Amino acid sequence: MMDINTKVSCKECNHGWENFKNLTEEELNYANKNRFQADFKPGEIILKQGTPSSNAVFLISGMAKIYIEGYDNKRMMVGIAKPRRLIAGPGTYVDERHHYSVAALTDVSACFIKMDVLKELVHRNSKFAEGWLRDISEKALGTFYKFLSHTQKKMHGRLAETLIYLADEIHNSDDYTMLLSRQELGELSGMAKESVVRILKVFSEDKIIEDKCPHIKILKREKLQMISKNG
Amino acid sequence: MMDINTKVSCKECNHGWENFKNLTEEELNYANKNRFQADFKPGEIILKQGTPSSNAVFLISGMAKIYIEGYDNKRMMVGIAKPRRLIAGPGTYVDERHHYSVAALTDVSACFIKMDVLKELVHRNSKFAEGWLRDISEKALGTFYKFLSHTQKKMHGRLAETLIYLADEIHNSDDYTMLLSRQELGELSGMAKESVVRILKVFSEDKIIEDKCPHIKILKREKLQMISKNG
DNA sequence: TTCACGTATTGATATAAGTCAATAAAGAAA
DNA sequence: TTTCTTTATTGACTTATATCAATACGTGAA
Repeated sequence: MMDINTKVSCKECNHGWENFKNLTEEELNYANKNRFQADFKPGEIILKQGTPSSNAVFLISGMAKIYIEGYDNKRMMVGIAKPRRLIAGPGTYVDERHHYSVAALTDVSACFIKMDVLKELVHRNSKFAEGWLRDISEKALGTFYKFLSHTQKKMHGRLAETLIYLADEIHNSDDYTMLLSRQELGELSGMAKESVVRILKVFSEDKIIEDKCPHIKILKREKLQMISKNG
Repeated sequence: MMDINTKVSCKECNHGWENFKNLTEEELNYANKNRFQADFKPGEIILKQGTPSSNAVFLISGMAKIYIEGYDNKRMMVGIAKPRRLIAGPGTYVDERHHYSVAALTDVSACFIKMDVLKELVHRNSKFAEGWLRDISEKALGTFYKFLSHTQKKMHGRLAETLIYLADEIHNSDDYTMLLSRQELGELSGMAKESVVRILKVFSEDKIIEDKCPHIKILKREKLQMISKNG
């Protein structure tokens, strides 16, 4: 499962965290020295909720799902991780535990950097600290609005929102191969898998999307956005 | 509404943000120089969603509700603000806008400190930056678990949770005067006001709480916790 | 190919929770 | 005090959504 092969250094890496740009060459080398790399197959768990958050994770390639294991064995998917984003979770500065799990959706190559090292860099470099503050803030804001949407929108609106999220944030296209099962789409949109199936059927019948099972194509984006907004 | 009376300095203040302890005397003076104070009556708005987040707010005394104005004029209450906590919101480092409103629940005395000043202090003092990271992280984690609870628990569980939250985090007692109307309790617990009334009645009938209208007394804490957990 | 297993789909049904409308109670103002 | 206004309560009803059960589909292993 884990394959320690340090091919590239952080300096040459194009998939790194934006905030690494705030580091000096020496600081970046320091991070790089404390980095190791591992590959995962679809379904494999990269981070497990409850374990010590001793490392930050960055995906070099592939996608992974971020989810909380909640009450009664129900899962809540928080979002989808992709390269160039820190995966650390808000536990880092609170109790040094992961508060969610991360599992590969595709083949994934990931870098692990010791959390102590990143925390040390926060001390040394205030630009880096500020960058991290910005990063956490963006994510917190995202969670906030997702919370609002789950609390106040009905199922149709939430699923429309999810389809748009996948198009805009994950695939950068209105025409994509669905990474997620109906079950997982439900976990991401806060509904039962059967509800996902039923609503997708309605969207298809109304020619708002085309759904050739693993392929999704958004046909009427405005209409989908309207459903997302008012639903 | 606003009364510019700078009575005490940050240095002598006992109600300040924990993170101010990380500042040197000189830095604290710098913050203090850029501070102003204002008083609010119950119902008055301290911060309005959508406005520029040019100032951080700290309550010196009193309580306020933090809420998002969502879709369809529905409100979602995020929590209750009390002294010793930063009220700034995750917008600070993203788009410099407030993403929620804050309104006084009681008489409130509040300090405003220019956000630019706090950001400047982040640059100067990495301990302070780290303290802020910790602060944001704690809040994000809180939001996370509230999100989970709203998504996965049923109404009884959510209301039980809210009653315990008010006892533990706000009043430090199982016997307290309810700050919130039924409507507001609903906004905080994610349900209609009528549902709040009905469930409170059930809790009363089951002798889990005593509800002499503005006064709430938790009689069977274990039972309430069980409902909160399994509900 | 056939089998086995997970996933998707569909329909029937149960349950949770919101909405509406009427009334009661509690405060605030005159 | 009386009146006015807001908030709380209650019951009847509607709607959203989950659950359960049966069946179909799809894919990899043998």
